[in-house]
Amino acid sequence: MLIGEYKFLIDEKKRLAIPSKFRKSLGKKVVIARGIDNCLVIYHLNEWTKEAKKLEGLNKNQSAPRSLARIMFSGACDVDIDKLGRVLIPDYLMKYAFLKKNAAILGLSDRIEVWDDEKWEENKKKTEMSVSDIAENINSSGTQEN
Amino acid sequence: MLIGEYKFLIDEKKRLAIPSKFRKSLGKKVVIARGIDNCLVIYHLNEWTKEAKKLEGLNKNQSAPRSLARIMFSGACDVDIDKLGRVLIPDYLMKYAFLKKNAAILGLSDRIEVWDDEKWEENKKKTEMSVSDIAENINSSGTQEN
DNA sequence: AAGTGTAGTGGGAAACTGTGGATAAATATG
DNA sequence: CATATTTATCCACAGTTTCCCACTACACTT
Repeated sequence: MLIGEYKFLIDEKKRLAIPSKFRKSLGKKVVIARGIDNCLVIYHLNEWTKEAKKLEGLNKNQSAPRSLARIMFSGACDVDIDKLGRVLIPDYLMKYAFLKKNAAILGLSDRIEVWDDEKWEENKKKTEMSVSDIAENINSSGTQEN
Repeated sequence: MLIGEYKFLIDEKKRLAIPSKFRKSLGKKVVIARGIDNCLVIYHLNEWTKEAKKLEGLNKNQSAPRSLARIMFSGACDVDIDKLGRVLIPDYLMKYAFLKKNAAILGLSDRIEVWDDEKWEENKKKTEMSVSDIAENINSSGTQEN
């Protein structure tokens, strides 16, 4: 079960430890990809395959879906988890997510997100303040009403 | 049945005892999550699974539902209950619920809430004084009218 | 009243995990 | 082809977490 918040450091070699609780669920190989809101997403190989299917199903004749597929596939990258449970984060993804030294790692049930700590704390604070408002504005079908 | 109010201490290692009356109903593994009004919620694994299903059903393309899922999943954490019936509370949840040493534990039928004792007493005092007023503003279908 | 059991609290020792660095392999450069 | 630079693999330390046991207090029994 991938849930929880962890604060880890990225070292000078751009290595980031995966929380030990997550390692069994993720296996030895994972895919790191761009996420929404300037974070990174780490998928189990199977989960990534699902995401990839969705992207492949988009209508390539329209500009927006085409761009989305392009940016997601080109931004993704499959990496091995080393013996100590760390992954190597490519430069272009470090930049995309504004990652420096302090990272926040979030378990989101079927995936993991990696944020620059500062950005996450900011985002979290905002969201925490309005959780009840948000919850009230989401109807039973799971879509936002205003 | 999870009902009643208990006052327990959280020790220096952030361990909190689950009232012995609740232990059989909760099983060996539980999930601790953010609750509304800055308290924590402890779920039986099955109850949590229900909650998680709801969150997974949200439309992740929209910003507000995405934030909600993020804050709920990252704020949760699955823990084992140790042999003496205690759970370990992660730092970020201690902070979220303003927990210090004295905690109030509430049984709410299908779940447990954990409050900082001071906050709970304050909240309780307010609510006790106006139970009848509050009740009058809730209609038969359980929703608030103003 | 003494004994027995259970429950809440505290602490010590062992195991684990995050982090930094050292060494070896691979790739690039002149 | 040799050297330099990057990339990957391995190891060591320290702090935390986890596991286990001791103590005290209260309730209930005999």
